[in-house]
Amino acid sequence: MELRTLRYFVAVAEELHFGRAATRLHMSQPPLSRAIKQLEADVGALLFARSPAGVTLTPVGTVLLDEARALLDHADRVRVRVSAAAGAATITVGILGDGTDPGVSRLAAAYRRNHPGIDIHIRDTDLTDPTCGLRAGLVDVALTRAPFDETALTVRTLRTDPVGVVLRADDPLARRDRLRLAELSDRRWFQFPQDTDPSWQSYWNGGTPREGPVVRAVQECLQAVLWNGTVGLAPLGHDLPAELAVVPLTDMVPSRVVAVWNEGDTNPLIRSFIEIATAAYRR
Amino acid sequence: MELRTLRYFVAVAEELHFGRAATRLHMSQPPLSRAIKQLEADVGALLFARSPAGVTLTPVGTVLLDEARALLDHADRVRVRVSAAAGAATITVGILGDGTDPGVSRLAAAYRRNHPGIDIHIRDTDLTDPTCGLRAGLVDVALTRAPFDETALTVRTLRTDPVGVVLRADDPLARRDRLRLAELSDRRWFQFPQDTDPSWQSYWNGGTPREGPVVRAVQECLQAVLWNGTVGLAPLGHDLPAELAVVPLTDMVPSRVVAVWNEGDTNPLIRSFIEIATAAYRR
DNA sequence: AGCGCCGATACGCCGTAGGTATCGTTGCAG
DNA sequence: CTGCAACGATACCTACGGCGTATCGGCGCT
Repeated sequence: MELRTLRYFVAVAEELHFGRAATRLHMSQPPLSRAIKQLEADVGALLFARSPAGVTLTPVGTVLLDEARALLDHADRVRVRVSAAAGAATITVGILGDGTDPGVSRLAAAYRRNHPGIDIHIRDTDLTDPTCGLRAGLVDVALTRAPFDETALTVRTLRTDPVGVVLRADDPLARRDRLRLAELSDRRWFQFPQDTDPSWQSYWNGGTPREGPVVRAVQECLQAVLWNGTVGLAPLGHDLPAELAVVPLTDMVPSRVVAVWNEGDTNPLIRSFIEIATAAYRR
Repeated sequence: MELRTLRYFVAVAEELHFGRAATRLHMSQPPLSRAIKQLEADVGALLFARSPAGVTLTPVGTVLLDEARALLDHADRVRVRVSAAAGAATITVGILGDGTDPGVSRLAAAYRRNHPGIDIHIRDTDLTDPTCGLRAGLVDVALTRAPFDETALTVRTLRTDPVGVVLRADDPLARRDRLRLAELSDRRWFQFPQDTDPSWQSYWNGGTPREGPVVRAVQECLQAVLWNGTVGLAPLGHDLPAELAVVPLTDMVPSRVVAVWNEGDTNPLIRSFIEIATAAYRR
């Protein structure tokens, strides 16, 4: 009789419908049916009367529903009390550009739900530091993009995005539905400042050093495309102003959204953040 | 934060020693260490201060210890209340011979611990019915030995025992450390009564029909060996009177201790019994 | 009588819990 | 000061179980 199983049971008992309960639990119906059956074997009594007309709670099920709700509430209170005992703590999260992802806010919400007393400081950095201040000790964990120098860091991939090229909408190549890097070799490209991580710089240049304006932030990038006619690479799936177009690149290794933290960091809050991030990006 | 994890935590907190706690939990130390680490990530705080001098609870750990104990107690009470609501029920268990196994009493104890309100009726049967009255509708579940006619029954193997031959201690063959069936072909063997399950009868005759006295119970078997000089097969590992010896047989397929119930039986008490039996025999 | 709804079953995959072996640190003894 | 023993952490592997997809089966409704 684990808490997870009881949460399943409460969902079914409230919906009185396995399919809907499964949807609510973000799972499919068969494993839910099985879990309930196992719970019935565990407590030694039928909890639901299944009939084609519908699902009903048995008397024992009614009792368990009350008990399970109380127990789950109790468990929630345990979490709160332990968090309170842990006291006010802070973690600082570095984020690349102006929000690598729409998922970041979801993640922050999920984390705050798990650890209500913990302050989350977000440190938004420009594109010149792929570790978002982690190396400099300014943040505890970074949500960013690979690749970069990983020595003394631990990296977990959260998602991979195909990469496209950003062009002016009136660029002749902008109408193409896909492109290869070679077709852009005569263009001007972005540069990051001199001291930027080399593999990071190299990645966004498509593997070969390029000439072009120095940029530091996403907006600078886009402006450079608009005004200087340079090209730039960007992961697909972001909104762009109408004057810009993005064309998928077929021969570019996809961009990885990653979480990074210091190798050997034992802070449970950081570990927890990583786990929640992994789960949040899984769907 | 599942109940299982909290039980681990309480064990470590009480022992203040990972190795001893693991022993108490019937597991090994590494997965316990890992589980605690995951719990720490889950609640977002270190629970133990590990130092070579020993393990100590952190302040947060102290709080969680109280809370976890309370929650686990609550969970136990939930079980009790649900069992009470299920009311008095009875399951009847058929057992072969005079207790197939020393594990049976352990099993009954474990079952009673899980389902305090449930009466367990034990029906002890002789060797002539391998289903122990299940076919006749006299019991809900049987702890017995395979093989037998399994139509409309579901069988789960709990354990397998090598089989030996039972001989008088003064029998010339009794000194051998192992035997083959062929070396016993000129002997008299047991018979079960006419209407006994054929594959059951055949199994205990080593696959070929034999001549010999009809027996119904284990004691009759042993007496027949003593007084008639017949041979009989028996799973190894049982105590025998000093006048009898058992010699392992090399070419006999091992005997399986099984739990059997009616195919499609949906009674959760029976399902529960099966699960508890499986777990009880696992170690 | 046929179709549709819905829970149960079958089956394959993968994540994770648990096992064994080993390491790293630290305190202690010779 | 240099093994050595104790003990938790880590690495790696295996196996079981939880979840998904596909499908079945039973009852109700038109």
